[in-house]
Parts: sequence; structure tokens; C-alpha cells
Amino acid sequence: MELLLHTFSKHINITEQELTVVLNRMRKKTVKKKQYLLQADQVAKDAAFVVSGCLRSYSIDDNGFEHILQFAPPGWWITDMFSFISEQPGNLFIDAIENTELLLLSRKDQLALFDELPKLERYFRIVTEKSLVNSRQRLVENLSLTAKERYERFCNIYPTLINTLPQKQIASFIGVTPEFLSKMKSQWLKG
Amino acid sequence: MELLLHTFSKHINITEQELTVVLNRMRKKTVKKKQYLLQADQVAKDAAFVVSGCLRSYSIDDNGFEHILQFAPPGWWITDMFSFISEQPGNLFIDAIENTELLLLSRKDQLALFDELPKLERYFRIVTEKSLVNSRQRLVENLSLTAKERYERFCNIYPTLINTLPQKQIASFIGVTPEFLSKMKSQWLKG
DNA sequence: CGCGACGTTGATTTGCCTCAACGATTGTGG
DNA sequence: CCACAATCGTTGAGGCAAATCAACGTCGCG
Repeated sequence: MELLLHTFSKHINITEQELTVVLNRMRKKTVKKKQYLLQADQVAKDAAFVVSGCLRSYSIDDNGFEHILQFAPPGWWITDMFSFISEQPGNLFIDAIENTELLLLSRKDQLALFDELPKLERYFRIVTEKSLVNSRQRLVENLSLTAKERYERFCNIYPTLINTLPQKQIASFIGVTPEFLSKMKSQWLKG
Repeated sequence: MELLLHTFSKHINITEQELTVVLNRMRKKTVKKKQYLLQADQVAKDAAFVVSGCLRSYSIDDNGFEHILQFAPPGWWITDMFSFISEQPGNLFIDAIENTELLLLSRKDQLALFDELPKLERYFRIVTEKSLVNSRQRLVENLSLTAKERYERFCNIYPTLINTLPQKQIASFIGVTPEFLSKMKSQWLKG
């Protein structure tokens, strides 16, 4: 798989043979638009690598509101990390924004690969470090920026998603109601 | 160092010899109460392991407000992860809440140890995974819980810190002003 | 066509912030 | 050991950003 090779190669050197070893542990899967890859109270047995399409992960709070944690366009990994590493039921939903092709890697196979192929443990160590930086950054921004500033940041970071995504989901990601995002945008055109 | 051994042992098996290899790469340091270990615009060359005392990491926004990301009591690691892995100037401050003893490990030495001692890369892979889970969880809670609920969560998670820490810092951690936290607590006694 | 999800707009409410004043506590130098 | 400043916590009045609730137009889709 071209994209997987390319994605690994950003952080480690990997041969075709080694890639084959990894691919032998992965399973193809497709998820159609609006269908679930994972629901709360399930155990996330797999991490998913997105080949084409797009997924999102989110939680649903006690009032029924969705809070989107992550979008996963092609070349990204996504899972419920808590559930994946603890092997306990999680509280995240993952579903498809568009028809999506995936490669799945179970935690068991991942850990086996870490022993067989230490490079791969290095790869995931690096990817996890970067995800942590990202998550902490977002936390800071949610604490220190206004809704308008968070929207601008979103537009800069995901310029491609803006026109694709229902506005509702952008609102959920930046942490405001859809109504308020709509009002911000209309004031935008005046100012 | 007893505590370091104990902390590693939670996630990996490590011999005394291997511990010595690690310790040879680490440097002792003490930071007195209210003194900085790191300031914004500096490069975080080191990750710090807290032996005794307590550190905190935080950012300061454009309006001069502090937002605390993490407390690090004994047995915890702390650094500006962005700066540490990218070797660029960061935007976090780290200072001591109490007089604190540390063991420092530079990124360079850490990476060297990953090659010498793959176990250690595994250890940090696991610790980083857990930190990521933690950070994501906190993000969800900031988006979905009220200030009162976040304070209750804080009390449950850090019962020891509540009486030690200035209220101002608890407020900063849960994302409200000190005044508002004070008002919540007084209403608490009535309801 | 007709239904259901989405986006818009307006009136109203509210959670939390801002600013200001005032004790209480801490710590520091004389 | 005290005087004083500095920081912290408390309380109150008022303000604002964003939520809530509700009504309505629109679009994609079965």
C-alpha cells in the first residue's frame, strides 16, 4: 500500500519487506458514510489507518451533545486510545464522514509487531508524541482563545475540510453551538 | 534511585545494570519554590523526572492569564513536549510549587538510550500513550462539563493537592477565574 | 413530492468574567 | 519580634460571550 509506506517513511526508514510484514497483520475494511466503526461501551480492538475517505471520533455528553475530538483524513491513524491500550470499553464513537477505506491493526498484532520490528515501535512512539503535542495545544487554545479565534485557527489548520464538512461538525469541533457559529459567520461578512 | 526504578517497573522489567545505564545519562538538579525550570521562548532540552517536591507547566495567553496544563508530583515526568521533540523554542513555563529535586534527561541522551536500550523506548511509548489518553479526556471534559463539575472532578483526581495548592492555581487548572471558584465554593456550603 | 437534517435569524437567558473594594494570610527586612 | 508590603481569598455590582428556545427557509434524498 503506497500511502502506508509513505506515511511510515516520514518518521522511519522501512524496507518493502518490512512493510509486507506489517501489512500481513492488517485487515482491509470499508465503512460507508454515516456508519460506525466504533461505538461507546465497545472495546476498541483496532487502530485504523485511513486510506481514503474520512473518519471522525467524538464523545456524546449527558445532554446528548457531540464533542468531536479528531478528524482522520487519508494518511491518519484513529482509534479510541483509552480503550485500545486498556482493553476496556471506551466512551468514544467513530464514524465515517464519507465512504472510507481502512487498514485495521489490532492491539495484539501491534504489540507483536513491536517485538518483531522495533522500528515500528519507534514509529508509533513518534506519532503518539506528536498527537500529545497536538492535544495539549488544543487544550490551551480552548482555554485561552475566543470562539472567533478558534474558528480562524480551524480554517487555517483544515482549509480543505471547511467546504466539505457540515457546519454543525465544525461547531462541535471548536466547541460552540451551530447557531452561534452561524451568527459569527454572518457578522464576519459585515465587519 | 529508588523512585525511578519503581516508576520504570510499572511498565517494563528493568535490571539494576540497565537502570545504571540510564542514570549515567541523567543529571541531578534542584529547583527552589517559585523558580523556573523552563520559560517560554526557550528550547526544552530536557525532560524532568520529579524525585521530590512538585512542578507545574502552564502557558500564558495574550491577556496575561496562566493556563496550567499539568502538575508533576514525585514519580512524574514533565517537559514542554513540543519544544522537546522539535528542538524549537516553546511557549510553556515550568516552575516549582515547592522545593523540588529532579533528574534531567536531554532529548539527545534519550534518543541515544532508545538505541542502546529498546526497553526504554517501550517505556516512553507507553507513558506517552497514557498522557495522550489523559489529555484527550481533559479536552472532552472542558467541552462538556460545567465549571462546578470540573471542580468536583479535580477534587476526585487530586485529593492530595487540594489543601496544598493555592486556590488560584486550581482555578487556572479547571479553567475559571479565582473569583468565580471562590463563589462556587461558598454556594457549595449553602446547597 | 414530502420528509428530515441542516442553516439562519431573533428574543431571551445564563454562566462566567470584569472591576473594585476589603479582610486574611504570608513572608520579609529592619 | 514587629511593621509593612505583597499576595491571596472573599464578596458585590454590573457586563458580555455564548447558550437556549423557537420559528422559518432550504436543500438533498428516498
